[in-house]
Amino acid sequence: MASTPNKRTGRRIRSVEIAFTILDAIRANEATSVTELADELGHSKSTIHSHLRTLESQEIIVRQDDGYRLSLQLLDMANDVREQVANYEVIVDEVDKLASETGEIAHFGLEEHGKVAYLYKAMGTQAVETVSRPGGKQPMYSTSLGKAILAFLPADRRREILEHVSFAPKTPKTITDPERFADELDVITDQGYAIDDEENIEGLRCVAAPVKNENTVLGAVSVSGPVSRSTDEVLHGELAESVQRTANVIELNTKFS
Amino acid sequence: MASTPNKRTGRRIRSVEIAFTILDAIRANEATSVTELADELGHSKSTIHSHLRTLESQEIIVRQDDGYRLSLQLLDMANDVREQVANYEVIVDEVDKLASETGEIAHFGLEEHGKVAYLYKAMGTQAVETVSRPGGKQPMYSTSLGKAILAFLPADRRREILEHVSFAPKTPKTITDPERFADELDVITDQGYAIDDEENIEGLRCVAAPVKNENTVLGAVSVSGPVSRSTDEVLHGELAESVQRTANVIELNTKFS
DNA sequence: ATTTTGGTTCCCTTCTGGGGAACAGACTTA
DNA sequence: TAAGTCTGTTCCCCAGAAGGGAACCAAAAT
Repeated sequence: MASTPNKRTGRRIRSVEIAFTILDAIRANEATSVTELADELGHSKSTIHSHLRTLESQEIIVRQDDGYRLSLQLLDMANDVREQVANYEVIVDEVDKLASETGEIAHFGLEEHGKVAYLYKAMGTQAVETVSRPGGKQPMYSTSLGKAILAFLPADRRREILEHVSFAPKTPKTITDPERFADELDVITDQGYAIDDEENIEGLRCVAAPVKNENTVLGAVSVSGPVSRSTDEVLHGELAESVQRTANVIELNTKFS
Repeated sequence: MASTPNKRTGRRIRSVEIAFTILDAIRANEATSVTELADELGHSKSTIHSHLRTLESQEIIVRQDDGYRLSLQLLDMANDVREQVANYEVIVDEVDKLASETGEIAHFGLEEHGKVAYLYKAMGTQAVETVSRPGGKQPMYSTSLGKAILAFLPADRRREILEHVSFAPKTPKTITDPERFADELDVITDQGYAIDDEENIEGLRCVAAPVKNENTVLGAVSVSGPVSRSTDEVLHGELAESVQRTANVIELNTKFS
């Protein structure tokens, strides 16, 4: 368990960083040709050129018309990502069930680099539209998923994440005071689930429960609904119960790791 | 239309290549820790170390227990990949329809780096299991998708791909003679669809039709079924008709690019 | 025919980044 | 508890990698 030394130390490799900057620009469609990329990123055309050639030979990008786009190999890598997460199939099944039971949006998310990343999302029949998508990231302090994970993470890991976090308000209701946030986590640890009361997106309330594994946390499950339907009673009542039950099932089905 | 100069020329950036080698090893779970990677890839521990740090700071990989795994950011990139392909939603809808109409497996694939890459896959009710998955690659010469694409690609692009291909038999029925393959392409161009008669996987026959766009080909749609159900009559009859109809709908719905 | 635009190549120079070796923790074994 | 082993980390060195500038081309635009 060598999880402590996570500080941003050690040497970086410049050309690799440049390569990923280029990928990012292509991915966001900010620039797709040699000259555009050179202008956008402030590198010489020759530099961009050799990088593009390298990425192309690795089959990461592909020539299309007069520019480049990401190659489908990334879809393949995405498959591998899912396989590397313990028990992806079970998660899909259970989150689907949760969404159809509640009719709302259900998510599974896990902690990465101090943020919550969505692994899977299922829409219930009356689910509101959200912009979340698998792979997307949100702050931990303003989401039910993040808070549920934080509350049950081993103390040292939690401390480390909190040290690096800067509390920026996402809505007027976002908790930005570290003291108050610590209290909130205590409440969550006690009651076993976390609430997001329009702290991340206005008009949206969520409940989340952690999926634990031995002494750590694999991730969390949540349900999100519009304020109109999500009264305190519903949130703390049936929804809290549902997410906890789902989290439990996933826990039990997680054999190894 | 600067598609001709595609030869493997130009300078590569060594450290970027190393970075992707490392990613590949992590992705395949061949090695996940510094020492393992160093041994596996024949680099010094310090080299691997700084690469891992770089990839981690780019949030491409993530520490897990005593090793590394791919981060969920790759799922996010996969979303972007799909968005960069013209008309992904239409393709999904139509391929789904095709699969449920025929009951078999339906695919959409496109050409990348001289191979066919699957973009999307839908399973009909009686579909046989195949190992294909989105992002996966297959040779062009042994698949119906690949042949359909090749047959309708502009002559210069086709020539260029064929120059770099080496015909390796995937099954006893794979066409490996360039002459015969050229004839096959002519037939396909005439009849408007391509057949794979157990040329890629034994026991599996497929039909595919190209999705054209202006003077080039976006990709192709296919249906695959077991030999038992896929008689010549069925293949050349209703299935050929179905894939062509689907391809047509997708074509018509492709506004720009 | 001339200009412009974007991609490619070449060369030069710097400083990056790969490797070796030493170091430091964590865990094992005696 | 001490010696031994196995990681990951840091430090340093110097060969050569890689970024940049400029020239060079090809194609498109005027």
